This record gives sequence, structure tokens and C-alpha cells, in this order.
Amino acid sequence: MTEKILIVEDESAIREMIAFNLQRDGKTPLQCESAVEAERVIADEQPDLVLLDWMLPGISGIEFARRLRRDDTTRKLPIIMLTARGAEDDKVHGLNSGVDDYIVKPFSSREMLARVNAVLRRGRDGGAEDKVSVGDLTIDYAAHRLHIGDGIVNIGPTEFKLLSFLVRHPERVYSRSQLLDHVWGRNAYLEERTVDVHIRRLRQTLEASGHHRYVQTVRGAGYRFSTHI
Amino acid sequence: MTEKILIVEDESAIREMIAFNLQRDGKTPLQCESAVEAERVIADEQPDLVLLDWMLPGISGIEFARRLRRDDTTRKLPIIMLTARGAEDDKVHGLNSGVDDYIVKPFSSREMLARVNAVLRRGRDGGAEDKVSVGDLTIDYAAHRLHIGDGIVNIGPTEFKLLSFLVRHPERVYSRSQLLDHVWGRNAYLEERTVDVHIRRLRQTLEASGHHRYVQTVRGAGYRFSTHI
DNA sequence: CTAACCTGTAACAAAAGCGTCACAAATCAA
DNA sequence: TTGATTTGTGACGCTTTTGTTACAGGTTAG
Repeated sequence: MTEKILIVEDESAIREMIAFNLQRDGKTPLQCESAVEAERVIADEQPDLVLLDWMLPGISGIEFARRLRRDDTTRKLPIIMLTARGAEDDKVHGLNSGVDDYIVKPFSSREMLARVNAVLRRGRDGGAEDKVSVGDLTIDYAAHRLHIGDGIVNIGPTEFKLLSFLVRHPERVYSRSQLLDHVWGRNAYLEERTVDVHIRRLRQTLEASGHHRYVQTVRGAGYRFSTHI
Repeated sequence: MTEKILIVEDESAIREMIAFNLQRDGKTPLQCESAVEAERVIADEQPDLVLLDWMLPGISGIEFARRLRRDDTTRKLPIIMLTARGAEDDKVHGLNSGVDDYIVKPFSSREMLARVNAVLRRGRDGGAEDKVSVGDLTIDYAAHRLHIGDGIVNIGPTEFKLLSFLVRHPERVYSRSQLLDHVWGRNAYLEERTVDVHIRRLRQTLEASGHHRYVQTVRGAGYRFSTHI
């Protein structure tokens, strides 16, 4: 339970603060200032998770994340991105399909710990479980694919994320605002109706091959994934 | 559902804006201009969350947050800090004073609501009050659904709120006026007979699957939820 | 570089739920 | 019993919410 967590962040105040709070939570923090250094530490220490700053001297955090994803030995190493608030966040979000989560600065220690533990838990529970099946649906997270029955169904990135989120939290209503937060990210400021359209597209994809109403509307509240009725 | 949220902020424009948006989201905003005033309101009204400006006349927001954390009666009261953009130091100080989250000015109403709801949700999950059962009724707040016996019944927003309120306060008579206040909100000016019609609709929903008379009329007084007779 | 694809938004259509009213039924006070 | 008061019930516009389609801009793959 004393997971090693590597912090790659050039600003020492933030780095220290994160390390302090991780330690208080029973983790073993490792600190790095640059990607070059991080590469070595990852090889030597085999951390369980990486907290990666988006802005790094030399190679950017995103590029570094990409590189980690390309390498077979680090492909499954969970990464949480630390990003600054700003216009470029959208870009980050669009590009970082390989990143497990991201935290926007400034963040509270509680939020940071919550996300770290969530990602660690995810890795533990479903270490081998890259697939989740519900009814005749199978979501293949590793391959980023959706199976319905025997067939493979083509599904867009947003639809996939939306379905993934809903399936991970079934029998529970989420408002449009909450879905925007969880699926699109906390700082994607979009129309709430955008959610409706994607729900519609998702339903179309699902019902093209089956006839279930997994994705349900709760009037005045939001949407819900349920296998009942 | 109607959580009380205290806004401590000396700039009235910001305060009003926040209050307006909170109200639109179904919350009950309370407003204060200073820490002294806030202390009294917290004691009197028992809010569920505090939005605290970091710059306050007299005592600073951070100092006030620290004080709240020291006091046993307010130790668990969630605090969201409102800070101006900039200064790294603020971040560190704020985090150490134990606040739950941060919002950096200027912020959008959607972001503010998202964070408020996130913090409230976090507090609720610990409380684990997601389902309430009475007799063969089970109200599932998370799924926004009503179970009767084995069956699942879908229920409209107003009926759901009405039933929720009655079930939370069973064996007690509420007048139409009181029900309008608690279910529809203090500033909904409707005919009192509207309550009758919704009671009727609720009864229909309940008796469609069972034959109980949970919702009882008390002539001249109002309605009551009761499991006997 | 082009074509296919995906995305977010707007506009319109459909559906659902809401509040009010009018009248029926029930209850109460004489 | 009778008349008055209270509550139950069904119907009807109206508003709000959601479904659906179309489209313009942007991105990706080939």
C-alpha cells in the first residue's frame, strides 16, 4: 500500500507541497524536475503512478507522456497530468487520450489525493480487466473499442468516453453539467445541450445493433445508465 | 437537495451573482459581508458549505478558515475559497489552512456550480444517504427512481420531490402552504389546490403497483405520510 | 491535399409535465 | 336533511424539457 508516486514538476514549491501531502497519505513520493531525470527514475524505481506537469523545461509534459505510452515497459504506467488554467487546456485534453486523468492548477490537496487514489484503485481493480461487459455490450478500454454481441461497432472518441463514464457509474443519474465535468473535463465550457446530442448519437450507435434502452432520460435531472427497464 | 450555502464576500456584485446562480441551481444562498457576520450566520443557520473570499475587511479569509477548522462544531464544514488570480503563496497558505477547494476569479457560473456540487457530493458520499426505505417503498436518490416491492417505477420531478419530502418527515401533517414552501420553494406563488392535484398524482403512481394508502389526508390540516392505516 | 470523419451549436419538432379550473364527491355543522 | 366547506378527480392549455436534424468548422487519415 505504499505506492511509489513520481512527481515531475519544475516548480519546487508545488512539488514539495504535493510530496508532503502524498506522504501524509501513506504514499512514497519521488521527485523530479525534468523529463530526462524522470526517465531514469522511472527505470530505476518503477513507480506506480506519475504526476506530470504539462509545462516542463526542455521536452513538454505532453511529449513525455506520449513517449511513455509508446514504450512497452511504461505503456501501462498511470499518468495524471498537471495543467495550468488557460486556453491551451482544450488542446491538452484533445491530445492526451493516453493520460489517465488531469488536475487543473490551482488544486486542493484533497482533490489531488482523491484523483491519485482513484487512478491507483482503477489500476488495482482492473489491472487485467481492460474490458467491461454489461448485457451484450463489451467495452474494450485497451483497444478503445465497443463490441455489441459478436460485432465490433465503430464509435467516436466522445461517445466512447461518455459511454465509459456512464457504464462505470450505472444506476445513477448525472446532470448535463456533471457529465460535462466528467466526460469533457472541468474546464470545457460548452452548451449543456451538447450532452443531449451526444446522448442521442450514443443511443443511435447502441440501438443500431441491439434494441435496448440502456441510456435513460430522467426528466429534469439528467441521464442514467441502467440495465433495468 | 436544497442545501444552504453561505457566501462571505464583501463585493456585493460578486456576492449577488453567486447567490443568483446558486438559487437557480436549487440551493439556498445566504449572504455575508464580513467574517464577524459570518460567524453568527453559521451558528444560526447551519449552512452546508461556505464560499469564502480570500480578501475580507478585518480578518482575512484564510485566518477565518483556520478558525473554522479549529472549532469542533465547524471542523467538518466544507469551505471553498474564492481567490484572485496570481500569487503562488496564496495557494500554499490556503491549502495548509484546510480548505476543500478553490475557485480563481474571474470564474464562470458553471465552474462555480460544478465545484460547489463536487464538494457537496464528496461530503454526501460519506454520509451514504442514497437510499431511503419505508414499508415496501424504496426511494433511490442516486438513480432518481422509486422501487415498490420488486418493481421499478419512474416518477416525475415534482412527484419525486413531494414524496421525498413526505417520506423524510413521516407521521407528521403538513399544510398545503408548508408543502408549497418545502417542495416547490419559498418563492413559488401557486394555488394551494395545486398541492392536491400532485398528491392525487402521487397516490396514483403509488397505488398503481401497490394498494397502500401511505399518503393520507387530514381534513382541514393537510397531508401526512404514514405507514399505519 | 483531399476526403472522411467528428464536434459543437442552432433551430425546429415532439413529448412530457405542470398549474389551473370546473365539477363531483365527501365531510361537517346545524 | 340541508347547505356550506373541504377534498377528489378529470380535462385542458401552456410552458418547459428533451429529441432530432442540419450544418459549419476543425481534425485526422490516407
